[in-house]
Amino acid sequence: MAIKKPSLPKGTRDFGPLQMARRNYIFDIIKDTFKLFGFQQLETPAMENLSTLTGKYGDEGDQLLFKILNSGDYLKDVSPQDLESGAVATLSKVSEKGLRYDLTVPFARYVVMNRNEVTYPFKRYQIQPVWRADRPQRGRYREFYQCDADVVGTDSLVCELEILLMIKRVFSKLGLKDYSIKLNNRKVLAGLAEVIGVPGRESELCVAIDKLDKIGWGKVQEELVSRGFDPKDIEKLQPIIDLKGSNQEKLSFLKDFLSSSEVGIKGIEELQSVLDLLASYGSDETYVDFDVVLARGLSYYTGAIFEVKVNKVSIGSVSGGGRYDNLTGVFGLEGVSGVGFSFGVDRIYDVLEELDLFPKDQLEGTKVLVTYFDEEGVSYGLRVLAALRNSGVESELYPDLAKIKKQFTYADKKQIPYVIVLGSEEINSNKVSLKDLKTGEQTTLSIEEAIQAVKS
RNA sequence: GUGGUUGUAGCUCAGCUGGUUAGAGCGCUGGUUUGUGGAUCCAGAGGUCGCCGGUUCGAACCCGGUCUUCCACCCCA
Repeated sequence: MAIKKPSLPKGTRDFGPLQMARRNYIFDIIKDTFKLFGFQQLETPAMENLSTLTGKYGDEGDQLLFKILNSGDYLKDVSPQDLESGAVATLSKVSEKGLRYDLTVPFARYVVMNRNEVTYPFKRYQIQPVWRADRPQRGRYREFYQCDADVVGTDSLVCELEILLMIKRVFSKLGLKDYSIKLNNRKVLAGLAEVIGVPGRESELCVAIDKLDKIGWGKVQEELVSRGFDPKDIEKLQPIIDLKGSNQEKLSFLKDFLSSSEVGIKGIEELQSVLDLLASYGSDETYVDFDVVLARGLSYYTGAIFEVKVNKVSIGSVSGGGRYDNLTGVFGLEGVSGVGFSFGVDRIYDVLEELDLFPKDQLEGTKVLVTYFDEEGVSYGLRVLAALRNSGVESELYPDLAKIKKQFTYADKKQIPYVIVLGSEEINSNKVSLKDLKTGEQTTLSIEEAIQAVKS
């Protein structure tokens, strides 16, 4: 019997104790922020009915969905003709469930199913893993966590404001100082398409323009031409590509540039309102960057769109989101507007690691290790252990009777700061020897004194 | 999904144009010290060279397939 070495599925990872400590550090800051802003937690199942998921993310998205094979004889409904007509035709007969691809669609499904129970505006946050059958790369995994906060049931731009504020708070708590929150509005992009004479084709326009900082204006023009855009129309975009300056300067330029487009002007007004709200709140436009060429692929966005990039690191965007006027429409509930965004914890982790921004003392666990020499020490040690724990000191007793050196090595490896040593001297005098492993100082104290010393 | 790349000890990596028993550093275990860790010194354990097949007298090295890693495209957190 050959024993196979165990391995993980492509694009998935284990998280060891150190990694978990660091991940929880990030999770806690995000969770804290969501709660501070009045969001309530929601969890949904890892798997959804395939019919809930398909068709929401475009053709590309459908390909990236993980499908779950039906239980039992999953071939029982499949005919030879099905197999001949290919994978797509067979799929619905062998699989009716899939792993969630993001948190927004399950949220929309939840809202629709509970439309009469939820109070609007409904502010919820959700922190759960999602799965995508993508090719893994740096900062791109097949299983990763998203931390979503969305509001549905209101058109108020205060929601957009709050998203900016939450991003600022989280990044400031994480110690990130060099980043930018790119902000744009789908209506502005629609306006651009109108103004250059290709109304309704902003989606195509976006996909190409979005690559501007990556491949440059020249290549973007080539791509637009190959997508069937007229070079004369493309040329009209030149002033947009060259656009520089403060948010206000860019806005006032576009107000003029888009003056013939009703929807474009609406977009500019919305952006202006959000920035005004930011000022009213007492915050400012630091880190906020109105970026006319920010497009983002997701087709359901209709208003504001956000994306956060940390500068000078090799990771893509760490957060993104936007407003979608009719997300629940596909599930039969019309007229519910929503806006939301998501933090990518796994990418934030990679960024913090690359910038060495994790706090140094993360592996905080046990504070005191109780060590001893013989059986007599075990029973005395358990008494000491109970006293420590009753006083709220994280502590443990070395479970095996072992050489004191081995017990010390254990403490050292686990970065336990204090060791209590119990030998016949300590037991007879009803005391403990407390050693500070950092300084090497050791003193003999009563149990109570030792607890006080450790706590201070 | 398309193209490329990587895989040798727990970790980071050597290994000359295919040639006998595959090496180093770190880590690990034990000892120096049978009441004291992190330093030094000494000793030791540990490898189906990702997996399967092929070429060859002979393969870690060449060829094919497969899995994995990372990268570009696509897309995205």
